[in-house]
Amino acid sequence: MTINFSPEHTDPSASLDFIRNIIAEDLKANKNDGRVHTRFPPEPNGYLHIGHAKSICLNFGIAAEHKGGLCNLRFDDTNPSKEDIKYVESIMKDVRWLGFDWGDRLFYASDYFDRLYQYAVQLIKKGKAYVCDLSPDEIREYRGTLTEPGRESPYRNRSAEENLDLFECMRSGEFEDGSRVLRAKIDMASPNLNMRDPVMYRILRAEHHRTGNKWCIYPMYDFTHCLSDSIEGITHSICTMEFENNRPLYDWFLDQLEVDCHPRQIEFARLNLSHTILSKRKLLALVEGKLVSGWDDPRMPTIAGLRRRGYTPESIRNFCDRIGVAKRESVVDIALLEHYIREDLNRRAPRVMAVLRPLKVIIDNYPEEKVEEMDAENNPEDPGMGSRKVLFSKTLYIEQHDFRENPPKKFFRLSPGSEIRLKHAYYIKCTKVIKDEHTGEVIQLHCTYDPETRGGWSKDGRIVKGTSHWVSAAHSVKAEVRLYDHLFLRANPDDEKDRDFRTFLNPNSLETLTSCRVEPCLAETAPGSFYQFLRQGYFCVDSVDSSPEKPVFNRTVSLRDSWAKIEKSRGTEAPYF
RNA sequence: UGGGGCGUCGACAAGCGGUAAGUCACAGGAUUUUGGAUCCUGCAUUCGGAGGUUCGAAUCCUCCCGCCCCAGCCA
Repeated sequence: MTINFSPEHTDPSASLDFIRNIIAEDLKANKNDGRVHTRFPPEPNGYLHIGHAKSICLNFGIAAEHKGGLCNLRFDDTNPSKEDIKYVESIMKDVRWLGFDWGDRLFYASDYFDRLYQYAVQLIKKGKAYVCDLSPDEIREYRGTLTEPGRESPYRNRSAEENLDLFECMRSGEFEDGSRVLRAKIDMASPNLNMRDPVMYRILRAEHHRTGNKWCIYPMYDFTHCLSDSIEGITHSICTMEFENNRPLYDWFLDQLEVDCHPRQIEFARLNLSHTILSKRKLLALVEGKLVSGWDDPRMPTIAGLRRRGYTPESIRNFCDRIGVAKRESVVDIALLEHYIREDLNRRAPRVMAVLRPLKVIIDNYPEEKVEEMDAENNPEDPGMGSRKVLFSKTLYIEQHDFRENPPKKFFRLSPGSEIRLKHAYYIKCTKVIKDEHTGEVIQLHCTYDPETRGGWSKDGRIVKGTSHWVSAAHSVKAEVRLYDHLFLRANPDDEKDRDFRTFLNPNSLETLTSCRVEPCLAETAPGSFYQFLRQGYFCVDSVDSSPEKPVFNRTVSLRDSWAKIEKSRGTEAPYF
């Protein structure tokens, strides 16, 4: 296990969440021989997202916090019509990437199909299950409603012998898909609809990604899950709130079958994140509607998307630890996620200069052919990361936003006549502004530099308030930069019932900049490596589209920007050309 | 309208009868060769509402209000 324990889970004085509290009590009461064994049970029918990360961190985290604690990875693969091997592969990759290890405990519910069948037979023999010939529509009718009890199926009182025979025929393929089901015989009048003779097995001729065509009947979730947990010796079966109504059924199967291991199911509230959606169905709609480039589009809240966006496993784990675990429905502010990636990258990302929207600057009093090597520290937060050389010359690029012809109050950057520091280089003063005669756009600046300020210090103690990043025109390379922003404009895109969530998509969630100039060393970096582009944000090399010939960077998250905040509150932001 | 669950700062979230932790966000200030980072400071007389019990209630009781989940041969 490579995870770092967060302080709140290792500090005994810190408060535990209600699940860890329950487990601590169980341990104190000597339940389960002192064992703690959890599991993460995804269905391989889609990609994992940050909501799953919460569950993964919870389950694997709890196991890691206890001596001898274990967490299994188990695929809940009981519905071959929706599942696929490609999802099991992506899920394993994502769990591993998040930093968790299931050791040799990789399981599949399909591993238990034979045993499950035997359990079903046992139930039939006990008179607790029966084969029902009702059609799906009839079953629904017989189930009753929220306020009215259901009616018993006419097939409910078949003999055990007949049921055994019929069930065997179901298995051997003698009946059509959907023509019969095996049902638990519980209580058609139960106020909990899950207890109104739930279906245990359905006939479904679909090739299973692991068992092939061995089966034409497949067990349902409720029957499978509790028994899979029991077979694996799970002590605490942690799931989300919508399964709370299923708990009596979970317990019923285990009680009826008198199994040795009866795990305790505990439900917690699933994660909701502001400015995005965490529903497999809706995420799929974005992918299929080509509203994003795929499951790993850097705007997607999927693990694959976050990874491509530049999020680190550490930041996601810290986030999951911080949001807590409770039963109340909530929406976590995405700013909290952004806080954790900034915190992690601030510590670890090498600083580098990149000009996203270049504005040419000529230093008039700098010799034509001269090139100087300037020392630049790689990370002021970590001197151990060393320094590098950055080349300075007569023709440079600075950021368009670092110049303002008519500077507003408190604008510390370059403007006609003002002086700023070029990071790691010299002080420069703007002497002349060249504009496009038709558009009025500022296209070039003429400046002078002070040779006495090499490295960015002046001996006379004169203070410049602004420091800009820059790049030498001749000693920089072109790059594409993708600026990502929130996927949705609304904090909660589904809170308006009559408006489709897609109407709140942020039209500016992706802005592609193609004429950026970056330090030459950035052309040669490995996919996924991350940097802080000085004064702008954290960026990573795109793992799909970047190449040394055409480097592509994704903005993971911007730096906090108090000047932008001031401008925004004043409404005086400058336009980009 | 049956059953189950949940309501504590803008967002999360502790609190478990002794007088509202923490984090993010936000707002000030210090500092700064990133308007970054860092560091200080401020930010719920009040816990969905109303009653009640108690010397004392977010915590216990009663009633009310609001939100979520359940009528798949999905999980």
